[in-house]
Amino acid sequence: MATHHNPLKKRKFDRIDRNILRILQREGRISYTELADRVGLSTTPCMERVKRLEKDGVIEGYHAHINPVALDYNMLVFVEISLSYQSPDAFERFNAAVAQLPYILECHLVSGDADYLIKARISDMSQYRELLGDILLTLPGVKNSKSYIVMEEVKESHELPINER
Amino acid sequence: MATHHNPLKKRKFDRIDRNILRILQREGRISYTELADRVGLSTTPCMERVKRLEKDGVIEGYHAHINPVALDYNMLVFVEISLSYQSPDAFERFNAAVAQLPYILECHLVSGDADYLIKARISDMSQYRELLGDILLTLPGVKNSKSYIVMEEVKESHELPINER
DNA sequence: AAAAATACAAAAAAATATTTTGCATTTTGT
DNA sequence: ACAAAATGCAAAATATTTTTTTGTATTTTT
Repeated sequence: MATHHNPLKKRKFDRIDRNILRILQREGRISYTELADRVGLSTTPCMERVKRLEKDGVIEGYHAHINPVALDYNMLVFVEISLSYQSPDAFERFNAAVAQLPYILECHLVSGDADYLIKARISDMSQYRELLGDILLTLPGVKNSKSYIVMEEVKESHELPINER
Repeated sequence: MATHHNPLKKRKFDRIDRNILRILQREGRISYTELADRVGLSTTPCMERVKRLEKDGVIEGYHAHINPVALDYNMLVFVEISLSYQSPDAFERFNAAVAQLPYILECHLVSGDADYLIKARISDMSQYRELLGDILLTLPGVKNSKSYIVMEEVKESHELPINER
């Protein structure tokens, strides 16, 4: 099984590989027998292909997709953060802090004014204040932060489009 | 197997359920025997719990996590869209359009000036222009759009934090 | 053109998933 | 409080899948 951070080997995929990836993206717990059937192989070469895709870092893992509301994560919020200056270790400290905060699901360094964009799932307003507090405490050079509170999730997908060939 | 859109039943989870969810979130293809072992049950009740979590809409599915770069999705971009007005069907048309564009992974209606925030994975600048074109063509009332091109992905996680109990 | 590597399938062995059975505990209705 | 029903669990039996082994055809390399 692929754990994490395998060195990505760029290779060209044939139609079968693409089918495998497309199916596993949707049905991560499908059996190899069924998968093999669907892509028109016997189980052995099918499994070999999957194992190779894992080893090559193409498939990085498998995850159950849990309904956030079931766990009381009722709020989705994006926070845009501008830094007024960057001290040499600001970036390091920021990364470390972000890694520590599990409700921060994504954090990206974006172009423009060297800003960060954060995505967080939280349960309520009090945790939202906590989030902002964490951000402001951890980052000394925060110029300002702008929050986008999600009113409606129009689309949420983790499926990369994969062409037939 | 849980397909999609099961009616979510809110229940309280015990320690075992939480362990199951935590493990399946990280290792979506773990066997029931191993999972049962880890949470301290025999396979039968363990599988029953998983099946129930699926049926209750807590687990919405299982997905292979594919490295975007392996599929040549080298760009991650967020686009913020402000609408100058909302015609009655603008929302409908927008949703339909978003559903049609597979490289738009997320789209959220956010608070503030009734804006949208879109997350898209694309391969290059030409596809970025295509994306902007699609957005502007589909949405008649777009006041302006602001793009955040991701320079570095500091954190990308899909794991909701789940407390021990 | 031979040797090595690759891709596949079929069959066998090992492991896992699933069903069945039964017991103990908890919950529900009276 | 008591019986009936429901729930949660484990053990065993069965069905299915995973994984290994073996062999063959095709492609690639030397």
